[in-house]
Amino acid sequence: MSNRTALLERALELFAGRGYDAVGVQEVCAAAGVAKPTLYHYFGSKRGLLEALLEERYAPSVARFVEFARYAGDLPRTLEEVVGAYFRFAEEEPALCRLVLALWFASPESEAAGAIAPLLEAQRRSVEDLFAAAARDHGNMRGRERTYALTLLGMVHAHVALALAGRLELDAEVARRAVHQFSHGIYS
Amino acid sequence: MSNRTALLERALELFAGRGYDAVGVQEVCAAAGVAKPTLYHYFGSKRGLLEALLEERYAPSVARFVEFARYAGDLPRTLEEVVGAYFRFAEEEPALCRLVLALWFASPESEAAGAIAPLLEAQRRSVEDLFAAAARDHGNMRGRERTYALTLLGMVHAHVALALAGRLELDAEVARRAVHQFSHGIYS
DNA sequence: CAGCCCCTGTACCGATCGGTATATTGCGCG
DNA sequence: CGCGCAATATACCGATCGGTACAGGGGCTG
Repeated sequence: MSNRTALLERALELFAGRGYDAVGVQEVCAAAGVAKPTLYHYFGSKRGLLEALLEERYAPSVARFVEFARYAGDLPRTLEEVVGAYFRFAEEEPALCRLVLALWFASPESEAAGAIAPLLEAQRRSVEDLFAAAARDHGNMRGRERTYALTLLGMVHAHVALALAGRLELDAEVARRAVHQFSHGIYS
Repeated sequence: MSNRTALLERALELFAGRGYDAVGVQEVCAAAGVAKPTLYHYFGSKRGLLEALLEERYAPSVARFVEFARYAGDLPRTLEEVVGAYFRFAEEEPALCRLVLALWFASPESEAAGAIAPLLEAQRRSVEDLFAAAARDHGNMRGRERTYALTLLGMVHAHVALALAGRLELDAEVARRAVHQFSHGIYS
């Protein structure tokens, strides 16, 4: 494994574990077994390290989510797929998912939040667009696209957060139930 | 305003704005117009400052939420009240709300997350208990209390996050619509 | 072999980190 | 008045912060 890869790997673990601001570059370098100039050679700055990490590890997943969220006439199926994709992401890359979740709700003026903002915005927009497109087939939805997108994302985040804390397993059944509740409410 | 109060005030603004780890005690002291020993006299440590902040400013709100979430036979009304209470909290104390939200999703091993964990746990439990109690009246809900609680909290967080970003106003109508969607799904 | 250049370690920068020893202030109280 | 104590400032601690100057090292190309 190249030094560059090792740095990304350890940075992910450390940032996800204790938070971007609480981890120093020195610590990342030590964990990766290299000296600081190596880190600065590859990434230029601490922020550059985070940006490379997000760009190379998270951006592909975002692209997949956006693809899953494309409306093709079957809303229930699409919802299941979007939620399922996110849950699988959380199961397969828990560290990355934890980091993303923390950054999603990080204070907006923080350095880390600025680095991930474009990716999160793309993801949020894709879900909103999904409901906007679906509203053309389900007239009663019109004007509520934003509420729907917010609720769906919030629900997913809440589930993922509990799963990352080890208190919930994100299997297909949980995804199915979550989508069912989202789609039909709590009284049915 | 006492120096102690000034320290809490400025710490809240700074922690909410850029994150707990990214703000140094020096900066808090300077903003409050006092020297470091004053901070350490009142709070003992940086963490103590955060804990006092949460205990004195946030804990009362949590107690209110827990009270609002007590089930008294009318689930729709209770849901509206819980969501409304949280939305009002976000409108009235945006800085505190932003800080709490960031800590809610902060990496679990971080110092800040440990300080707020008990409060958040109480809040989450109160919502779960609400649905557990309601399930005694609405049999079909049984076994889904956790999904419901997660979805409701996630929805609220998502709304609040967007409102704190200035892209949504949390009026009573938004709360009503959110609860309606939560209760009856997206197709009705 | 010579030259070059990507890569990396040593050693260091000034600034800031969280935290503290010590002295002084000012106020309530006997 | 004088005692005592909470509150505060000055000045400092060692450690770490993000970042860098510089000197090879090592491999590829001429």
